[in-house]
Amino acid sequence: MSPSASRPKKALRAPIQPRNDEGAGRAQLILERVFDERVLDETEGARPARWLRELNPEQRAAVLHDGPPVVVVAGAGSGKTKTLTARVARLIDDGTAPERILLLTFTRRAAQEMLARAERIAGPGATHRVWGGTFHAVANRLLRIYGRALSLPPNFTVMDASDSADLMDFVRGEQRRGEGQTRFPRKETLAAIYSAMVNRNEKLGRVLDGHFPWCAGEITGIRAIFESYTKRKREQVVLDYDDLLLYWRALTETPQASATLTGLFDHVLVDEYQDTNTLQADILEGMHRPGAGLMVVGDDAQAIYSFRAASVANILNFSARFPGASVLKLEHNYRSTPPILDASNALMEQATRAYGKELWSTRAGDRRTRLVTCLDEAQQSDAVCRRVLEQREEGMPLKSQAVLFRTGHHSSLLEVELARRNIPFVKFGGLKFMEAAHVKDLLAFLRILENPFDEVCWFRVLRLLEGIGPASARRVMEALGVRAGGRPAPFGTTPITRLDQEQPPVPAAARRQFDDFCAVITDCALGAGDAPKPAVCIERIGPLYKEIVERLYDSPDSRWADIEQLGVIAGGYATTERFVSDLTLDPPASTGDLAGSPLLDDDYLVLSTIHSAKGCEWDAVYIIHAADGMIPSDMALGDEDGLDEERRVLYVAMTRARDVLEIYTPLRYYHRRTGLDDAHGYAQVSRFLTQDVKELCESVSLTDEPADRVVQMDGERSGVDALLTRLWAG
DNA sequence: AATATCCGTATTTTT
DNA sequence: TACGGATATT
Repeated sequence: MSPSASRPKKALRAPIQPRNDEGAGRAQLILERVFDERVLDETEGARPARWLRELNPEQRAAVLHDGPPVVVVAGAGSGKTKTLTARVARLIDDGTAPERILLLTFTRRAAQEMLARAERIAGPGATHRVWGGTFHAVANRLLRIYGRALSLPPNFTVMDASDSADLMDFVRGEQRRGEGQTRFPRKETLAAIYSAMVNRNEKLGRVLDGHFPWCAGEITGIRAIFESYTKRKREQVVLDYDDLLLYWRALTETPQASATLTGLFDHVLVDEYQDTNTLQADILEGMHRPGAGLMVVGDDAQAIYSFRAASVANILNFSARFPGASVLKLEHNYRSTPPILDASNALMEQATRAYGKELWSTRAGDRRTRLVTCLDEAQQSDAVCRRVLEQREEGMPLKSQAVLFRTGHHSSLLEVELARRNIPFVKFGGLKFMEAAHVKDLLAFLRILENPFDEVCWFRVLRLLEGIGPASARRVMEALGVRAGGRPAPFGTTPITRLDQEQPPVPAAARRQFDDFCAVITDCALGAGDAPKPAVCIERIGPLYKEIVERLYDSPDSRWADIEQLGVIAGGYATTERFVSDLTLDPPASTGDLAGSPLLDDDYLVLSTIHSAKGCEWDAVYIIHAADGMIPSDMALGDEDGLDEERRVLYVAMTRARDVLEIYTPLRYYHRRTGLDDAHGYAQVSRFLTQDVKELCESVSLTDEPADRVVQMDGERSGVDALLTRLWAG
């Protein structure tokens, strides 16, 4: 904020720097000497820790800050993570008990990485007892301990977004909505409306008008479904993602629990604060005890989760919510070269920023961002592959290169091309492993064991059995008393014990497999001691489920391989409860997570959605599909806010790059790839790449290079081949 | 009542 | 694409 004398803004942004880093290196030395003196001055006799010396004055201020709540506005690549980890280490070093520190992050992975780094500073085992994780994961943990204050039993189960959509659907079927003439919102839409309503803390009518206007006419039916949905959840002792936060907030508002909660932590730290919503801000306020430490870190220019009701207002209005809060800024970018940063800054010039800040770099490097226009997607894939290999030849491992894109499927043709050229890669984001039908099936089996009153799981599992459809499934559930709710059934029986006693009615055709099913379930539930291990359960369910997979799904082999993989993962868990809740709160993030480690030993290229790339950095970054309609997504063209967010998405992508940044735009898109025709449309270069931005970049066009014609044909053919392969490989 | 088949359609981003 | 939903068949 205050312009410091040592800030070498203009001087070091000179376009041409010696490649050997000499100039920047010397400046760094001088700066470090300044820090050294300050460490010695301010800590008065205390040993100047080595890690403190590596921080710049602003970072140090954040690390050493004591007193009122503070918001750290940290630009991209400004050492945000470094600062947070150093602060955790410093707090522990100063005598704060680790278990009295709460570190809230955006993903569980981020928490683990940060704590591992803090441990390297603070010493082995020091960070082990720190509370770290996402809001949702921490809520899960707290509610299992203190939930009783809200009469929430500790053995509740958590359901993910698609589970709640399934429950919506179950209720909708029961109420016979959608059978009339007017079309009624589908289950995903219902779940989305519900979630938006909760996270924005807005009335149903307002949410419908504002975000789902085409559903506004069905408000009565929607309300009825929500009512029943909520009731069902309560009866079954199931919490959805939103409930985790709602209950946590409620807990902070409960007189007897409130004091306990605010007394739990001496220091709360929150990462990626720009992507939290008002509900989460409420929670933070509810957890805050006057005098205790609170630090939130974020960058309003990187807010890209408003679709999840995240609100930039949280970070912008931090001082309003926590009066007396101070604001610190980190504006020195250590990541990117000046040309990359200049282009990124130019992009953000288009938006009005509330926390005015200008990032500056002291890195060496004069390579301009390349803006590449391609004929079509095939040429784009081909060009990216070649550049990746070229960089590798120059000594940049695949691992430090990444291809980024707006949506999960934007990489599909590239994946084909990479496979064809034997370039190994790992893809983050857009992976829907947990969404796959067979994975959900197996989890439903396990969750019945965990919570025998879970209607959605029973409904799902029963219908898998041969000869049982919706009608029979509902009848069986009736007979077992699944609907009895969370109330203890007479004589401690559950639907599972009754499975053995009641002989529920099923059609003759279903008899055999239903009996198998009963045997397996009772075996898992009763025959394996108190807490059946998840791996054991999966093994027992195996034969029955294999039969089901082979009957019901295509490509049963690859699906079965997934199930076996799940069995391996389950081997690491002692209880089914832990396994299931871990999987719903922290699903595997990449294809690599699933395949286990063998792939990770190798060098591999990273493919990632821009959202999943948040917080990461690479030497070389290739952004593909930078065409209007992709970035910005044409879903977001409606309003100004949506457009602003899309711009920030591109900004996040650009600022991931250290040395090399290339942005690709295919100009021609084929609509129907299955047909023999070549119906196509023409795209425009993304509207965000304005003249101002272009002037700071090097523009390249591959559209009329005759030499590339051959290569492009090659690329196109490979796309066709992939298509054919898919046809006969099933 | 369950299952097979066909057709149309919509499709971000994630805890 | 792949999935959901509607219709036809067993």
